[in-house]
Amino acid sequence: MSRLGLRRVPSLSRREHVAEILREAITSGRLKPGDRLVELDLAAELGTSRAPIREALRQLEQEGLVASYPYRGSEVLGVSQDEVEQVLVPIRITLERFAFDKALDKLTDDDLAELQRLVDDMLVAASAGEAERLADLDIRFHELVITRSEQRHCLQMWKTIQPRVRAYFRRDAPAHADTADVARQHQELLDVIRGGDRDAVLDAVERHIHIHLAPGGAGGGDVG
Amino acid sequence: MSRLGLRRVPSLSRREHVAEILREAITSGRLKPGDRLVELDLAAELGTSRAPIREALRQLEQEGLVASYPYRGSEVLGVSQDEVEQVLVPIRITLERFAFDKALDKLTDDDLAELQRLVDDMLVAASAGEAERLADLDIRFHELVITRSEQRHCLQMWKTIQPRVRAYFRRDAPAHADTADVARQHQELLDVIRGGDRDAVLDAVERHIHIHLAPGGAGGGDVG
DNA sequence: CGACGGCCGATTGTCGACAGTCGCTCATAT
DNA sequence: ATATGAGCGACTGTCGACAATCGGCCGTCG
Repeated sequence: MSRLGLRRVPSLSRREHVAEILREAITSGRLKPGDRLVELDLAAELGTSRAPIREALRQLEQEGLVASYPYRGSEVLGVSQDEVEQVLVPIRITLERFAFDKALDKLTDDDLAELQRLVDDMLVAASAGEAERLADLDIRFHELVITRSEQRHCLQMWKTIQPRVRAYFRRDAPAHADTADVARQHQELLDVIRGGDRDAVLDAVERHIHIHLAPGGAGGGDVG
Repeated sequence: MSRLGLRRVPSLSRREHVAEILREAITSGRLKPGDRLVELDLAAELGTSRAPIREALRQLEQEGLVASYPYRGSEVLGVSQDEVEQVLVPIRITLERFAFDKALDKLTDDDLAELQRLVDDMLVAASAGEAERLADLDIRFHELVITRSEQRHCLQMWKTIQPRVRAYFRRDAPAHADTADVARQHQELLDVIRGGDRDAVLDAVERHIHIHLAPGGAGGGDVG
């Protein structure tokens, strides 16, 4: 199917750069739900023309971070607790169960080593209290596995779900979970993956993602 | 949250128009997985500049119908049976269960009448053998309910899932289900909704969507 | 004969300018 | 007072031109 797409990405286009900046601003809460996004202002602020801004906005729209209305502009969207708990997280579980299953045979030793490195870094970040960095590592852990699954649609959907979930926990779920625990949970998940027991992995994935919502755990604070 | 967005959409922008054309071409199979999409060609063909084309492509990319690679263009994507059965359909069930639940209290008599009209039209389309029209009505039925649920994220995600599922059944699942059956199933679903028993509705929704995958039913041919 | 490296055509990425639409304000009329 | 509707900013939507990058072609060299 792919005459294209067999190569590594060369460097990030400006559109992607803009999208990243805006995504960060939104998930961090610097831009709040209801805030208006004016293309000309953003273009001036980021030193580009409106074209890349517009395309980035289209992308964020599909990621559910932004809504836009013809001739009337764009605004930042919020996410309700109901949607996170009853829709986004369950969907994430469906996605990741499938992706981890497919990835199991494909993970190389290099991949496993990389995953271990990410977990190690999580420990460092956790003890340094660097919540942002911890969340980034968390995302990279999951994204690496999903990428290896080679299921394009899974990866694509994960990328549209994940920012919303992250935005919710960063903005709206104040109390962060025990940061050291995040690292530990990923270590456990990685160990199960190494074990190679398929069903055990799928169960672990499900529990791993579900943990955020544990009522006892009081709204864990990371994203994966 | 919305200073914007309280109004009706005025008319379809050219970008949306382009997106529709391409979506139709892809889901119908006229454009096949692997086909290259050249912006300049599309612009010429549709009589616009490249700007709306590019934005439409970004949108289709997020809908999983197209993949694009920096400086190297876009191509039509395919969907595997595994992804449809294990990812897209289960996600659809999650989405619609939630949306139907939220919509139950909000559906007005007008809405119910409109739904009934859609089902009636399905019967007509079915007996006339108009599969395309039947699928359109099917989509509109579900989209109306999801819209009424007023869960933006549900609607947004549904819109990104649905084209892939439709593309799969149109292109890859040859044998269509009994068309009259599609209409009948929607009538049953609507009747359960009228009944107002919440749990019954959720069950009905799940079964309704799942029906496509029944091994006995041999890959039913509609999209919802 | 195969590897390397610089051109070249094709196509995407970006820009600045112009056209179109929306919501608001404010005069005007009832 | 309240409605009406023309005018006006402030934006978004679209366009055509230009810049940057990619992949392949082809000559050169080991």
